Amino acid sequence: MLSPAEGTPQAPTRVLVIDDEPQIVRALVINLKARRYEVDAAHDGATALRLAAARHPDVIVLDLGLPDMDGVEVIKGLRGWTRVPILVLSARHSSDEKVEALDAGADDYVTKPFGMDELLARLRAAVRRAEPAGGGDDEVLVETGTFTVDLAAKKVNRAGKDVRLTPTEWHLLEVLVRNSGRLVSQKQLLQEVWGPSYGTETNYLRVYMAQLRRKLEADPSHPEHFVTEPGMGYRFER
Amino acid sequence: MLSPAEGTPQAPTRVLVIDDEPQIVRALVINLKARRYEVDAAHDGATALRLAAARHPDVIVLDLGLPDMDGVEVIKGLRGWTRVPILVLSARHSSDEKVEALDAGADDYVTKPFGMDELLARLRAAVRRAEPAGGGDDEVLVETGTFTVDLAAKKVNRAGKDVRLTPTEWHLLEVLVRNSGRLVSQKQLLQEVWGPSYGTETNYLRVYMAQLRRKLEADPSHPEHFVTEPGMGYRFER
DNA sequence: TCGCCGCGTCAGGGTTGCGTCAAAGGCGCC
DNA sequence: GGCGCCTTTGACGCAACCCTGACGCGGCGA
Repeated sequence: MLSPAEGTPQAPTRVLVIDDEPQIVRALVINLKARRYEVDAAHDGATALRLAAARHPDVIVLDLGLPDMDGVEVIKGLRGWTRVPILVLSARHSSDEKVEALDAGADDYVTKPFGMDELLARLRAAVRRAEPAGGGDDEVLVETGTFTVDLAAKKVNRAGKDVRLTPTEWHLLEVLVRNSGRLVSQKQLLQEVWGPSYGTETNYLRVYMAQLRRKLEADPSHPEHFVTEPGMGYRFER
Repeated sequence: MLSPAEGTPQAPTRVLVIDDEPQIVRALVINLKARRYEVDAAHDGATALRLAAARHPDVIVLDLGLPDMDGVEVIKGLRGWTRVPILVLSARHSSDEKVEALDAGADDYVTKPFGMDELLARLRAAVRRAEPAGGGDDEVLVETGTFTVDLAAKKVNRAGKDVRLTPTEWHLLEVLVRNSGRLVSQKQLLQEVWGPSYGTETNYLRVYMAQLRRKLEADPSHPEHFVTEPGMGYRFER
């Protein structure tokens, strides 16, 4: 696993490294950048707090032994306004110190010397669990002049009232809306809604498209949003 | 800090301990119970997965060396349906093993022998960050015209009197309320309430939804808040 | 101008899914 | 060991949904 995020392309993960030992910072920066993280670095607590506020990192790696302030104070300073994951580095193996840092708000505690593989794995774990629970709740609200589709809640609202759709109606609507503005062929619609073994039963489409128009179009006989492309398919226009 | 939660009174934190060494289980159970955690224990992976589904712990402590299955498989089995924090215990110090467990979905990795103070601190950290982001859009109190749900206290009040719910009823209500306004599919409800191996037993839903409506709706035969979306799922509307 | 094809509309019938009730099984508690 | 509550399971009636066939209309080509 090279990149911090697998699968869908997305904004790179931003890491803030806080340590006063140049060689450690260098090693971390090199390893992180090689894995496509964006990295900022700070050598003291004051800079760290400023950078955290300015750059809004997705995860923070914090060495407790800083020249200007106590590491725990840095944690508390961060926790006052953010829940960003904090991964603590420390040369101290003492149990008390670990407990203090963790209870102050740190998410993990790694003692030096540490293995780079392990640190990176802990970093991935910290970033992963900070991700929002929902898979992709992007663009869930689609509005037209006469109605609104909420893809996440599976709701359609028209003139302040929720419209009741049957499962098949909703499924068809969902496919069309997710391809908003694009032409969707009859075959594709049939296969997505009725299953891969369908493809020619265009009468299904005619019936259900009529139901959608009757429930959602201002004038069902002159559809504005569910447009027929004769011989090809249908298109949803907002 | 004796109790796991400071400040507001709330439901106790539930921990699932998975280890095949009796003395470790005993030590953990004693220490956790002394700190007001609710503790379940399992000695093998199969029991662990079953208990996790049945009891819905707030955090899991998992020893990788189990008699019946690989610890990483247990992690994957859990991650298939839940994001509950998993704290891994292991006698193996190897970096590869740590990386594998963390990338499989573990939240933390502690090598044996471990200090009890440190383990408890890591446990607190895991539970803390799993808590819903305070001040955000999630509310602890959800009110409707006829009743009030207190998600933190696990209580439902109607006309000034607390309504008595069975564990399953409460669990179902909780899933619906946490997705307030959104449609929740029958499969998702079944898996969240009855466990990942369920998904088709919709008769359970029919029975328990009827119980909830009888206890909470003003007119159970004409539900306003627990809405059926035929063929799709159920929706809670306030 | 005629005929054909594709689309929209409507109504009926088979089937599925939901709500309800009742009773048996399981588990913990007294 | 008995009791009570919770969960599970089955049966039944009813409403809603999905499929199907028939018909009318308009556009396009012959």
